[in-house]
Amino acid sequence: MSIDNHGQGKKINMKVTINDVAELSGVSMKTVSRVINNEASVRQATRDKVMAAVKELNYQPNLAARSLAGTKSYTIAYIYDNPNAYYVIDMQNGILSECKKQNFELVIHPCNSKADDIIEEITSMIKHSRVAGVVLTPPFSEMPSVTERLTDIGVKFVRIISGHKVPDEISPCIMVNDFDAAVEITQHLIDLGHKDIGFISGGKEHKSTFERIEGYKSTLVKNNITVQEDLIIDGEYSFESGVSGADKLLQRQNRPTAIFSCNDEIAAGALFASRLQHVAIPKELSIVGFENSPFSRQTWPKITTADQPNQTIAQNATALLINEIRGQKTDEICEQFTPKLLVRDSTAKH
Amino acid sequence: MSIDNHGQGKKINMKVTINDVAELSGVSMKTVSRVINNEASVRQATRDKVMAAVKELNYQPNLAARSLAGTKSYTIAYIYDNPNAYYVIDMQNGILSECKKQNFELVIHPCNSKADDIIEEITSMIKHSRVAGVVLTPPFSEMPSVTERLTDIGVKFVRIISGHKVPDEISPCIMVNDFDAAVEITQHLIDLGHKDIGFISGGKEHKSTFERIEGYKSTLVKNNITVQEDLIIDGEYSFESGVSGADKLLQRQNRPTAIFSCNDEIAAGALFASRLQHVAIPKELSIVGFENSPFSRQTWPKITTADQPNQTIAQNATALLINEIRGQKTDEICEQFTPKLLVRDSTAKH
DNA sequence: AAGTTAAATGACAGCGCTGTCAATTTTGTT
DNA sequence: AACAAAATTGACAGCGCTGTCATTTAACTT
Repeated sequence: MSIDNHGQGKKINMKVTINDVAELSGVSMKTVSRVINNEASVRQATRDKVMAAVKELNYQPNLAARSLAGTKSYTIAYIYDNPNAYYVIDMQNGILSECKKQNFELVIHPCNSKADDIIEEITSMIKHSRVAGVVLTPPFSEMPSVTERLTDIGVKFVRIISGHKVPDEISPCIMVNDFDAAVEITQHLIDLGHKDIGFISGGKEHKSTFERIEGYKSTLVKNNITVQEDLIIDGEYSFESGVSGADKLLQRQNRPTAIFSCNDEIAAGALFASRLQHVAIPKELSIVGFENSPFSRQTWPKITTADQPNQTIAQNATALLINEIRGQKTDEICEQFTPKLLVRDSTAKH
Repeated sequence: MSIDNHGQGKKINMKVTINDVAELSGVSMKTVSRVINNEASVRQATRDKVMAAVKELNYQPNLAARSLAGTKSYTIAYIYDNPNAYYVIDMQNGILSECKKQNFELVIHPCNSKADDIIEEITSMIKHSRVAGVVLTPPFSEMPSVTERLTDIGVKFVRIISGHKVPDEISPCIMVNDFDAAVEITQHLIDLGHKDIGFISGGKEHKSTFERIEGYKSTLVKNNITVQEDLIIDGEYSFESGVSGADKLLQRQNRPTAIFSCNDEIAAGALFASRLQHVAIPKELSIVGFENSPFSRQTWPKITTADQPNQTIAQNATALLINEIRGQKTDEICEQFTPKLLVRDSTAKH
């Protein structure tokens, strides 16, 4: 700053430093620093004064300087290996919006979770970029080799996992309550009069698959409907899997009247296979998906699904992670999200 | 460094600074800095000495310090606003791999290209993150307001655009030759015996739409087939658009025997609509897409398309951009990619 | 061989911020 | 009201690197 504007009264687009803010608000640089970083031990009145100056000058901290000077790091990483691009983008956008709010930087690191040296690769990336914390989604969030290494090198992390009870205390986590969501979906189908409900599962390497199956089964039981194991088809989280799974179910003499697909891609595949066999949706067969990904909207009819708010999940996960990095104690280090039934056009009364 | 390793002979995982390298190689820090940054005016012998020391110590420059001290920036940004998550992820991965190779950092910035203050938002992000250059994809690469602002504030950029001739000299660019690719696709259909070829277009805000239409039309003409304007349906780059476009085409008395869809989502929609109307693919109707996105593989039958190697495109674009930032003169600042026909199962002889 | 010019190298300050620790103010206690 | 303890704030050094500019060394010239 410190450049005169020739009385124009408008701010010149100049570099604003922490020092400018300190002078304007009449405190020391260090105090401004404290306010910026949300540290305790700053009187509310002081905080307000500083914030006002920050706003007036439109001050934005220099990330490089902060990172150089501090022992702390203000960088987090998002490690991903997921063929589902929609999921990754949603996550990324959610993480990014929290980072922006909290003045953190994000390093994104695409990689192959099945590579031999994945642990070393992650470690090296963390050292190089001075990463303070990592957002972990499946499959990484469910790999002990990853979480153990992160613990060893003292890097915080937050896990987004499928489940409905806190798994342990090693890190904050967000649980996606696939069980309850599956219960709601199954109950929806039962309420529509369906009794023979097929199930096409996701891959066995995903915990979500099991949670969703259990939700489905327990709801049948609760409604006094016998679980027919041969109505449960092993699958993968893919379109092709939906096609072949639905084919199997539709070839039976006693066709199910509804299909619970473990995600929207499977559901889209099931929808496709049904069309091929001239089975009218939803008249002759109801189909539900899971996730509310664009897949569920890019079909006709649009697919009834469970809305999983990935972007919000990612944002909250990031908030938990940053809290942890800052060493701020919070009551809850785990949060739970339950995807909500979203009724669209692929389900109907039987 | 400077921590004794108790004679183990192994390197401890310690912070190695430029000073360590300087001492080991017997030159000044500044000279090491010159070598690291590939500056001229360093004798080859000196350069070798330094490089040896760098290697021995496994030195990696501290990005924050470099950015703080220098006037130069080693950060580039990828600005995106694209509903097609697959495209974004491919781009991002390509950009990232070149960044890693060249020791640059990447800032990703999702935003809304139609927001009122988008220009100011981008400007502010660039200042804040000290961005040296930007990778621009459609629609940003085709927005003069964006390229002009970037020029004004002296930030380099590279554009990825649809076209087959160099548009201007304002920046390096990668052209995706949609015209020639559309020619190849259309010729493929003609070679299969098709004469009545429908066309479902993408959005009018995309230059690619026009390039693809022109390639289609000119190939018909070259083969002495009359262009029927009413076979060309205005659409958007979406599944729904494919459904409704195909519906229109299939309602005609003289149905086309093939449909050229402006991208794979449209093609998937057209495929779906055809199924609904019991039109067998590819027996009664051939359908082609464009882009080779996962959409084209998640259908049955799999869709014939044009393979657009987005990740490679992104990587080359990034290389051009970094060259430009480094001020290195290269003969060619523009490159061209022509998507290649990829014959799958949705096209057949008529 | 001495003088001139160009190339290569180094000394040092300082980028904008935070950690440390000391100084100051506020709060609580008797 | 006087003192102790706790909460708040500030002074200053220095993070690891690069820009500037002075200095040294090599490469030509005549």
